[in-house]
Amino acid sequence: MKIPEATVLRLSIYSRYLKQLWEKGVTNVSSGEIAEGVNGTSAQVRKDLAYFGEFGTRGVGYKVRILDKQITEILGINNEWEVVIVGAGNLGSALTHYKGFKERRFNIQAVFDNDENKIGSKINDVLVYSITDMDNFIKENDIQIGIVAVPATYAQGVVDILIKAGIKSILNFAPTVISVPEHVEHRSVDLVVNLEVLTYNLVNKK
Amino acid sequence: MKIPEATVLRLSIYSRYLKQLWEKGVTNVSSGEIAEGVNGTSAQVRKDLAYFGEFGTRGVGYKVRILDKQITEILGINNEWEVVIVGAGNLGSALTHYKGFKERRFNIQAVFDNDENKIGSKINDVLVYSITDMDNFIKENDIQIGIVAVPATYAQGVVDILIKAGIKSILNFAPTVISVPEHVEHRSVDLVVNLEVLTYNLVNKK
DNA sequence: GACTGTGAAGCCATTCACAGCT
DNA sequence: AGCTGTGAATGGCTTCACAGTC
Repeated sequence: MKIPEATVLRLSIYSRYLKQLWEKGVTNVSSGEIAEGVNGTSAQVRKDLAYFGEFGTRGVGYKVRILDKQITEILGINNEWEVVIVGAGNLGSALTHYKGFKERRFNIQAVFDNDENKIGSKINDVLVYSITDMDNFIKENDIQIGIVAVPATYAQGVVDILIKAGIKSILNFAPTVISVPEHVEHRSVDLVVNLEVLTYNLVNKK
Repeated sequence: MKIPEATVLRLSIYSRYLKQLWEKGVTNVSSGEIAEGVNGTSAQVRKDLAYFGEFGTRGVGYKVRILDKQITEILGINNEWEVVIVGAGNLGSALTHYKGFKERRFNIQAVFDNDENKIGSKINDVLVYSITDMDNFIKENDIQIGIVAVPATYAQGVVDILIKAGIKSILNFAPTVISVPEHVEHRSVDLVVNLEVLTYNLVNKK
């Protein structure tokens, strides 16, 4: 069955919220309570979950721990993922430090850059390699995800190397549209575009 | 008329692409060419633009410069916007260095943090202030946009201060759902959620 | 009584296909 | 002939409302 992308996105948010609840000692939860926690609606929570099975009990609700485990499995984050970051500039460095990745079991295995002064140094205990080593590293360490944090002009070149090396997914932070073949998954996080949607809404005070 | 959010998002991307074309010396462009440049379809480009007026010439196409000017105006980025960043950690620091903001005339006027060691220092020529000064600063300098780059646990607290100070829009990077009143615009950029959509698609090899 | 699961309805966005202009 | 602008058709997502279960 075709699952809306928006549903997948929300599942990730539900999962994080459920973890929070569990840490607070909450063991049972209703779709309405989840909805409240994530600024959604109870019908949507139920519909999102219903795509994948029946995880709750009618009249009762959901068990926090079990539901989170189910979602975690759906999202494919019950096991670990090996990640590399391309670009050791400010953004690449910040992403390498970002604690949220390790918490969700995304392991940053290497950073790549073309700046001689950075190669060989460490960022948050992760070694910085030359871009020329990237192809080899990805193949030898079975890296599945590449995060692109280089200037727009270099982005497509970097992406091409990642793809040739057999990467499966790309998360692009460069402010440009990148081209990837069918079989490679990719998403772009565009900081300026996000700001410009805000200004649009301000100017056209919706 | 109600404009799809996806349309606004794409307008920002068209604008960047048009600027690129102009710098390459291209003066005229068709909807098909724009579509190719941004991985879209020509019908969608035309429909997106048609929401706002008739900017092209039938049988001919669009004038690059003029079209970009129109889009720029629609997005409200023909004038400058004053921005503050909350959080002087790795992410806040990277955002303060980010060149893409200034290029699009978003001016970062201040960074706020609660770490005594950071207050008074400069990040990329921008002064770091105490969070306790934030309310005042926003009011006195007529700041319209606040970027939140603090840990999840502090995010809502920071957001509340921003709102009380009269901020109009918030771009949130904290990995948590934030609550804001109706009249304040906000968007969240969630790094982990983006990665988890990738893993979902890998595991469920769509 | 409370809450889930779900078909149906409603709403929104994208794509189609063609009339209209140059 | 080439390309825009746009109503109509399609497809996809969200909301509604209620039957089913505890």
